[in-house]
Amino acid sequence: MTLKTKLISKVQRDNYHYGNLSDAIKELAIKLVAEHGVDGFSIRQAAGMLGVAPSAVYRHYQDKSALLKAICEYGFSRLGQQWIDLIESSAVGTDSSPQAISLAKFSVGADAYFKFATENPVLFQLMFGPYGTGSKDWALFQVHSPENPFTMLCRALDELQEAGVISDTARKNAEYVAFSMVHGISCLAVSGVFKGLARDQIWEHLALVKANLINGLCSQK
Amino acid sequence: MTLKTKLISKVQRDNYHYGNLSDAIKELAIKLVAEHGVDGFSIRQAAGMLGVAPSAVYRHYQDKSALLKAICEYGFSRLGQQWIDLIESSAVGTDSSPQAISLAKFSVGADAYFKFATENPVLFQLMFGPYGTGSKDWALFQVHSPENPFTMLCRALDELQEAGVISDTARKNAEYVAFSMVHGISCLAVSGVFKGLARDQIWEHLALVKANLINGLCSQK
DNA sequence: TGAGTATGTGATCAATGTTAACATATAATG
DNA sequence: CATTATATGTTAACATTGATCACATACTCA
Repeated sequence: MTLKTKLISKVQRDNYHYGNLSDAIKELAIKLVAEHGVDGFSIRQAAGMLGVAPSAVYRHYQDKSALLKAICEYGFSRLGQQWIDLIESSAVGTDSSPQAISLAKFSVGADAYFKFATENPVLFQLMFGPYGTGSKDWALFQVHSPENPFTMLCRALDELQEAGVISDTARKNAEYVAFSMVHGISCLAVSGVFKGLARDQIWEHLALVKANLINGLCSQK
Repeated sequence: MTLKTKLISKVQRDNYHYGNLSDAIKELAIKLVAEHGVDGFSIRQAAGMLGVAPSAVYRHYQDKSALLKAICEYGFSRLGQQWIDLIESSAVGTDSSPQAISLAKFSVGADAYFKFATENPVLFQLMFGPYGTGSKDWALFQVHSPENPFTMLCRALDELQEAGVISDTARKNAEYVAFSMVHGISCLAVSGVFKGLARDQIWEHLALVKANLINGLCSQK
């Protein structure tokens, strides 16, 4: 058994050093967590799949929670990137009024958030769980880093205000209102509450949520 | 060691049969999960605290996930109860207009939801996680049971419509909009995103969220 | 070249979920 | 009442896991 393990590891990898085990284990963990859930993920199994001793992982991550936290950070970074990408890729062009542009940007941003959540349900839940924002020393939402989706939402709201779509009073603290809406429907979609609804129907709900949010903000003088 | 375990169990409990281990283990689990998180909960530890062999638990719950699921069901039941209780206890009286009453009921219902979430953060997250609504055979949100908070929200919206506060078109599919809002800010509060904010500030955010929601619904003709 | 450091291995420990064979109390039945 | 069946609890065991330690190997840099 011990011999067998040794042989397997020798077969899978001829170098004593892996190369970049830190990234490799993280990427594999991201995949495995997404596939089998957080509870179904084990360091030993992941290490085995890479042909590496379980203890090797601990050279790069202090413990399992540190690895999960790294996955959360990756998630936030990718969410932010996709927010930017979707706005750039979708033709939120300059051939419209500033009002329309700011509205479209806001709308597409919300879509990006929702899309990320539904496409990565386990990761999304992990990000806002005990190992993500619930972690004791989590500072991503206090520090306004550019990758922070919350910061992006605030900017989108600023543009709405600058374009005159929403009033100054509506702008005040609107970030929590808007964030609650977008985050709320994303959480519901991810949690399984919408089980049984077709994908199109869920996206229609998102459209309604966005419309009501804008409606509420705009009707504030 | 074996003998010691035997002695301890004899000391803690003189009856061979526990009484109602099914409920006892569930109630203890609810407490332990709330205190130490889902990941910090172990069947063995809980059984030990009751002076019972770990395997005894498996006479009442097929496995750990079944126990966690039972906790979720308890959570939903209690949330529904608190929704009702808070509306009854708060003086949403008959000495006002039907419009004011329906609005107050809706508002207090949302408060109850938010209050439950912030007072039971771990439980709340568990309820909407893989062992709750994410579980394969979860039917609480499909069957419209009276204990279902989603059903209650729908009734509150119906009353708003009947009182003429919101239009018929606004009523249509408003449940997802409203639910997203209330659930969204509850999730954010529970996730740790609002870390650093005082309790009063968070409740002010909830007030803003409610106001904007009502505002958006009312401004729909 | 050689020392120091980073990285990987092997062995091992305690804790956990789970099962199976066995023991005991309660309920049902004659 | 005696006996049997069923529900419930115990003991022992197994595999898996997270984590740690001493040790081995490769890379870095003076």
